[in-house]
Amino acid sequence: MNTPNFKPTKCDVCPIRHRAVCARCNADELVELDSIKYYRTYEAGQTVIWAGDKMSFVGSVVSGIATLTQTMEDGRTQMVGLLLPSDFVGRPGRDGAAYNVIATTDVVMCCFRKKPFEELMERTPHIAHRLLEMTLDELDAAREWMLVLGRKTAREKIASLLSIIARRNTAPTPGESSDAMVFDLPLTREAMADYLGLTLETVSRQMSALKRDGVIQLDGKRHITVPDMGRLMEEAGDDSDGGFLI
Amino acid sequence: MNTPNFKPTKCDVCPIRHRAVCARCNADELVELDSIKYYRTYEAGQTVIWAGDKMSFVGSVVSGIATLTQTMEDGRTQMVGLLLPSDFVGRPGRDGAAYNVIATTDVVMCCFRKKPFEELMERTPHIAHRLLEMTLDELDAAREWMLVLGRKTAREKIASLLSIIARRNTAPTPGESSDAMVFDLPLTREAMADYLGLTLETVSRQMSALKRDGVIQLDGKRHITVPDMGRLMEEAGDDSDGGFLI
DNA sequence: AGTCCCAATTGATCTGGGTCAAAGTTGGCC
DNA sequence: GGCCAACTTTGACCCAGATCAATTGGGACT
Repeated sequence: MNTPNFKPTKCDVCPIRHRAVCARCNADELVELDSIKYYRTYEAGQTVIWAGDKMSFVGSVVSGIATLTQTMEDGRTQMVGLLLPSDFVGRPGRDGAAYNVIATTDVVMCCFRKKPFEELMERTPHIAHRLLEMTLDELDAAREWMLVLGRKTAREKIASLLSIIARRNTAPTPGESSDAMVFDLPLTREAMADYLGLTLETVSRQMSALKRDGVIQLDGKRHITVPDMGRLMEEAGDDSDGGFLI
Repeated sequence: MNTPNFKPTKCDVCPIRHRAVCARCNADELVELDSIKYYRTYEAGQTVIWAGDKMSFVGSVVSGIATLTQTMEDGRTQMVGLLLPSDFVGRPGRDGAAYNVIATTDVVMCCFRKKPFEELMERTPHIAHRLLEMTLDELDAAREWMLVLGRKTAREKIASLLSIIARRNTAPTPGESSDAMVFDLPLTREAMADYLGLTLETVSRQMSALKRDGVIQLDGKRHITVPDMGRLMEEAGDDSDGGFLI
């Protein structure tokens, strides 16, 4: 509920990561966008949006990590999406937010006021195309995740999550997929459990098991080395190199 | 692999159900579409598309029911979507199919050759808008389903599935949501199990339990009466009236 | 009416992951 | 440096749902 922090200049991070609109923007459009665009920062743990609240903007993550979660009234919660830099948030054409959006780390969002964004979308077909493309990717990811939630064992679930995060953490480097990989887990054990439909105890046990079996190395709680990505993906039960997934 | 069955006339079902493109079509566009549109029939049990195969069309279901499934190489399968009349199939801008599409009942599809459809989409912004809207609905449904798969008990899962099917089977009638409702299950116990991440035995047991407890009445294996939809939705653990969901 | 076949039910038993409980770690802050 | 709170690990036990195994039922054929 802070006052939005306006930046009347061209987005400095867009050329690399902020694909939502900007990757296909040209300078003219950015000038036009400036009056409806703003940045906003959220602290780790802060709720960006509550499910059901009116959303006055759409936007995308510039830096940091946020999660989409659903909660039942008895407290059971399920994470339904992970928002990494460049991911889009919000839904043109619908007022209420469908999920809780929670900042896991400090997050910078690039926001567009909803009304003018929708008008811009009407005038600019390629924005709708780009959004469609991104939404289809998210749909694929969600459906891939349904297989994880519905049919995989706890160990496979953990391995699946780790390989997704590892894959999103580095450039794809096609062909060369079974090299060592090092990254920091951006999630607590509880958040992992909420993503995987497990309890945090089970997550912890399976992480220990994967460590014991040499599939991963743990340095502290969060810093992870995967000596062999191929092995990890086998553990995940992935048949192919699994193109999409969050 | 039959030869597509051309119908150079205006789609006779579109005004009611075939929303994918036609709901917002006017006569002019339909005339244009005729050269790229065709109908095709699939028998119950037939595979419409295998995951990974090249898809030469997009389209939508006119009548009948099909399922989207993913399979692991050891045979575990998870249904990731249910295609009811008016639902869209395929992905403009991507060649390979991501999932198996299987006809559960006899299915009539209204197909558009992919290339010309994509070109048409370029020229006709409202098609992209409509597709975006539909894809966002599907994404919401998939995410709602992630909560079902990840956090609900077997009984709640069954109740969730029944209430979705019941809801899609009749006009919404807003306000009046706890009336008796009668419908035919379009799925076998096994298909239900694949949707819910359960075994077919558990599905059967929970169906029996819901029947014993008076939540549903069974007439034969498939014909179902729900005396009180409110009760069913309570059993499903849905807090609200649950706007979306497939 | 009989029989064949497949869907569905029901029972008995087993087990992966949940639950409850108690230590152990780690990083932030004074 | 030491303390505190939050996060994590580990152990013991239990139960919902899986697995294995018979039956049962019902519709489509002769």
